[in-house]
Amino acid sequence: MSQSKDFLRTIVEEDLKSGKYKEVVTRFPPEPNGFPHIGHAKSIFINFGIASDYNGHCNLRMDDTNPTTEDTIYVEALKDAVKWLGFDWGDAVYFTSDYFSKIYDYAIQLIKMDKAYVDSLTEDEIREYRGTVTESGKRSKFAQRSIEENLDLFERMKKGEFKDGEHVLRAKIDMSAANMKMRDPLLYRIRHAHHFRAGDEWSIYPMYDFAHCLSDYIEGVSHSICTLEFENNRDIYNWVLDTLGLELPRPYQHEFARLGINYTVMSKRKLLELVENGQVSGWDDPRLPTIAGYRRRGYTPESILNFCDQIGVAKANSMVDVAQLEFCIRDDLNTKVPRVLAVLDPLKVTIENYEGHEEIDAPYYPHDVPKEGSRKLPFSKNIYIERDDFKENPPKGYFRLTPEQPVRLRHGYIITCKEVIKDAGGNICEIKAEYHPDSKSGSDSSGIKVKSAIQWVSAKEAKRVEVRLYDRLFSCEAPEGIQDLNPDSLHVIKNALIEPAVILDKPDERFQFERQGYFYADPIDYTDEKPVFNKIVGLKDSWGKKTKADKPTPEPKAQAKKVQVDGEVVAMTEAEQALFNKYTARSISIEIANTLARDENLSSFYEETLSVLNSPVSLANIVVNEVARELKQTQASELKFSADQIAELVKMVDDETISSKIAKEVFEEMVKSGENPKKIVEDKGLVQISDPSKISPIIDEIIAKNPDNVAKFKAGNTKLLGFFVGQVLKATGGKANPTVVNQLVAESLK
RNA sequence: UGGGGUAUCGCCAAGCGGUAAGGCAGUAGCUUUUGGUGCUACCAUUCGGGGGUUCGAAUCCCUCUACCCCAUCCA
Repeated sequence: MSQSKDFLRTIVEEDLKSGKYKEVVTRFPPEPNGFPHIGHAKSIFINFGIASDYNGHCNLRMDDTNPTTEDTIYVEALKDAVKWLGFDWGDAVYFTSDYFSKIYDYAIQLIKMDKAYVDSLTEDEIREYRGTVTESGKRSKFAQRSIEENLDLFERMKKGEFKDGEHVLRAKIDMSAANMKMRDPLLYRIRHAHHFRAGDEWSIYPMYDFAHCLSDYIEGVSHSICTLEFENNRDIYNWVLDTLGLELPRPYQHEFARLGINYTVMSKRKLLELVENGQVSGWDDPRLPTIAGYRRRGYTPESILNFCDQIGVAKANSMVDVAQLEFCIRDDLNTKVPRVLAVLDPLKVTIENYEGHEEIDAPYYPHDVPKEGSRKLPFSKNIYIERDDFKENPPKGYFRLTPEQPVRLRHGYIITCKEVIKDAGGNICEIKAEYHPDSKSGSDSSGIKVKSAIQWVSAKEAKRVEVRLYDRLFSCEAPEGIQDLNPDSLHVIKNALIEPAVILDKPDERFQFERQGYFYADPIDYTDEKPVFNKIVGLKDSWGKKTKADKPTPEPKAQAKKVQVDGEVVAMTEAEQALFNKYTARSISIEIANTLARDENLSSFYEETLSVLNSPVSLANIVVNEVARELKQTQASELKFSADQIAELVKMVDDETISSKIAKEVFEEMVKSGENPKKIVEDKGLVQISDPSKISPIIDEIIAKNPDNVAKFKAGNTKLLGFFVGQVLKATGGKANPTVVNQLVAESLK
């Protein structure tokens, strides 16, 4: 788990501490209309993770309010995904459809409160009446229906007396709300459709905005965590729960940024499109970011979980680099998986001076993986190596086999190239080589130095396998659609060769094919007769990177710093201008005068303080910088502190009774308690310490405690002055006069 | 254009007035019979821009800019 906690956990902790909830209850509430992807994994990780961190629990709930898109195969996929990731949802999976009758009752209640009405506008009319982001909407004439009529109509909607679209139930909120979502949102629509679970019992179905908050409430959820696009829906969430006057505790919604990964798409719509158009083999295509896809590809749940942990949770929209995910799977598999030898693109090598046959004992794990196990590696005159591991004209820095450079066969002997055989087209088709009998791995006395050891297989014993190599599905970082598909995302090698132990002994399902990557025995297509391996991820390849980078090196790096154009500032009204002039005449800075003049609340508050204390500049500063913050959230009349008190506070700063730092602290206290500043200062003993003889000993102590930083400071890191000042202030509870401290510290450190 | 959000290294991301965490990526070196792993070092004088308040600002105030979400009888 990460060391610093995220904003959600911070909220949860505060709520627990304040006693808002006795227990944390979260939920993972997908709509069963598609296969879950790694974005769902993030949500699962957050919801189940928070629940377990705080000894609460997390419900798995299918949000099945739309019968036309949902299906039971998706609920199975969702359950599989959660289970595979290792989370436990307890006794039962919950379904919103189980709450349909309760939700219906709540709707009745709303109608009876005259907070909901049956609207009979057409779909187009509803849209039209809603208005736009800049124009307010207008309410339907049907909103005036009587409670009785609404009750009657709604019941008949339920009974199925009307056709789809004839009526809807809407909340009566505000058709001119700035938040579009609050313009009388729909609560229920008529849908004569078969529900995969509720069957044909209902002909009306609740909308997300009505069902979700109530389902959360019914289940006793404390923290309803969803993604950012629901921010606007939070107002409805609260409206429904508050209007119904539900008993506390009730849930609150919190939003985080959904996961984006480059070179892939994450929206259900786009994923579905790929599946339906046959661009991929199915929801579990190993190139897809679905859980089923990663699973089939060979990713482990641990790697996905670790990825979710590494990327964190925040509210900033972001696009995570796939490299982060790839790191997680490599990191996990590195310590778990046996290493074997496989040749994907075979080149025949005949070792002319070797006769007979032998079996080399080779460990499955490298020296740095503390696991036991080994297998026999058959060796003979005829072997295959990777075509890439021989170069007739090697580039600089090439470590593998060349006509001049010998190479070691991993776990075996060193060989030297004697002759290169080519076909009619000039392609290399065979290498004639010699081996060095005294160079066997583990008992090498040949004294030959090689630069690398390469994988190989014995021709006779090697098994033929199919290997599927996957590349990113899309060729650009932020793909829009199928036009961005990478045409080479799948490369199938039908005749790769692998050492026999992998097939015969089956030491694992996942392997590292040495020097190539991690591979997974395909869980569906693999048979003993026709083994199939999926490439999970390649090894980090600093050589491949280097050779690739060597070609297109020149890259225009220096890009000019973007100039930012400033927008136009709204002009002041005449009255504001007059005020502004008055303020600047009192030698208030332009900036402060400007904000003061433009804000009526601030200026009137300021005038009030000024009538008590004649200190125009200090007062203006504190009003604009501190009081403004409070005035933003609270009406002037409801502020706990008064203009008089602010004046009093400023007076103490002006005559140096307290420092401005302390003034802020006192102000915070005034905001909370409305206590008199003088009294706060007295009660807490906040009077400023300016006497050097009292401060110096503290400075000496701090300096003695931080020899490293003293050295750094003396070496020229002048920023550290602030560190020492901070420490001294901390030691005195903020009471030391910072100006004096600054001087004294600077002197002491000289 | 109204409302709601968000901006800290190439990519994530801590930080909540007193020394700019960490991970990924990258670079260099050491180790290595995987050009893997491991280890070491380097990698933000600066936090979207500009002002202001303060002894001191990524953090507080003002302002501008950019991006995301909202006008489905989807969720």
